[in-house]
Amino acid sequence: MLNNPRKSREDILDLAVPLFAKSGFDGVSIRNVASQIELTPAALYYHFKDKEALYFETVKHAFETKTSAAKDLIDNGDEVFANLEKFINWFVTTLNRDNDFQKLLQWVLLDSNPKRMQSLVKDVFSDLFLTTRKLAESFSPRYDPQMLSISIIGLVLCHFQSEEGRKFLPGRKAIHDKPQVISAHIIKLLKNGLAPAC
Amino acid sequence: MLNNPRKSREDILDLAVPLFAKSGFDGVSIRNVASQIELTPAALYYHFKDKEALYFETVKHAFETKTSAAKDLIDNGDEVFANLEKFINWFVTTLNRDNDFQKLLQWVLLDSNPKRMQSLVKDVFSDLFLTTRKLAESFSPRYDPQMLSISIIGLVLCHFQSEEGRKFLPGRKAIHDKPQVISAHIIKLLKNGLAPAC
DNA sequence: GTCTATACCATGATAGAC
DNA sequence: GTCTATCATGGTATAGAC
Repeated sequence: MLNNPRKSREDILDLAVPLFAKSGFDGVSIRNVASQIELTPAALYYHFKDKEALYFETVKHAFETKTSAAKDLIDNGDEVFANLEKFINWFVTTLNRDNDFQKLLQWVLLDSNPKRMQSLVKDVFSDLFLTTRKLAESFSPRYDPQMLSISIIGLVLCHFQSEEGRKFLPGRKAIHDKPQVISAHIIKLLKNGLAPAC
Repeated sequence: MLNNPRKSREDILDLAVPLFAKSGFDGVSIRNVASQIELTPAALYYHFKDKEALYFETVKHAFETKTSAAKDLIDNGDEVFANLEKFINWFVTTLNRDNDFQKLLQWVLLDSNPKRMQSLVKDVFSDLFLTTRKLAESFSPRYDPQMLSISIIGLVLCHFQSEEGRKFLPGRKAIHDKPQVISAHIIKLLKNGLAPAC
């Protein structure tokens, strides 16, 4: 292993993101990360206290740039369905562009360590949730804002969460992976539901 | 470790299910499983070729009893919304009763090993998907059946997937975890959407 | 800030006795 | 069918030289 040009914390995190996104906390070793970065494990421990800290910072880093953009999206002056469409389009586009972001979100929600999940949810997921909740409140009291937030996030997320698995199911078509198609499907379903127009 | 009464394959799988459900393939060791079953690792290897085989059989076992019940649920003679309600109620009830089932489904979809994911999706998930697809076809051509299936499954799943994480978010209420409430919310949303009734 | 070297423990898996 | 014993490998983490 050679004496590499010094890596910044950010360089390390950038390279750790896809690893943890693919295999989660337990599926990635310090040695894996170190070799990806072209550093030794010992050098990694100079930058991060332990594996938990590295993982936490990695997830936080991957979320940081994303969810801040969503905040400014919902405009209280706008019509409610305009806000809904803006949000769905933004969320679908974001998940489509950055597969790691979507994967890490799943790992957070599946985390087998409750303490780790708690800090990640609070630190990393609550921004996105609160933005969705603000949107969902437009449909109160007809819908419970909390439940509607979960439904909206889940409805978007599932199309990406299932992307790899769907490849092995019958009836697959390429258009099901296209962000514009996914976006349109979700907006139509959320707006009108399944009942025939009256 | 004592000479225990002989365990059958099924006894082992029953006890392995909650372990893999909590921590996934990488988060569970052969020793973890062995000690839970009160056997030695060597005894486990008598029953299963390797860890992959144990995991595969465990997930398959957890799904077996569940998804077969769904098949008989959708009655072509029935009105479409009656079938939809029956399905949602069944799925919500099933996920609520058996948390392991829901967790394992998530692990399958997040699996970092494509070959393992493929066999699990084909062998274990396709039944549930095809049942949902049959239901979704009632709403064709207004909705693409493939995409609608994913949306329906995702809409139900997300309320359970987020159950632990939601505890750490503001606005939490106990009713959001109740199966009847979740069921009613989803059915209402799927039927009517967010647009005001006309 | 990165290296070499290493401590120490957990892992998947097997051989062979009973 | 289960045990004890063992192996090779890989895991997290640290000490100390440069």
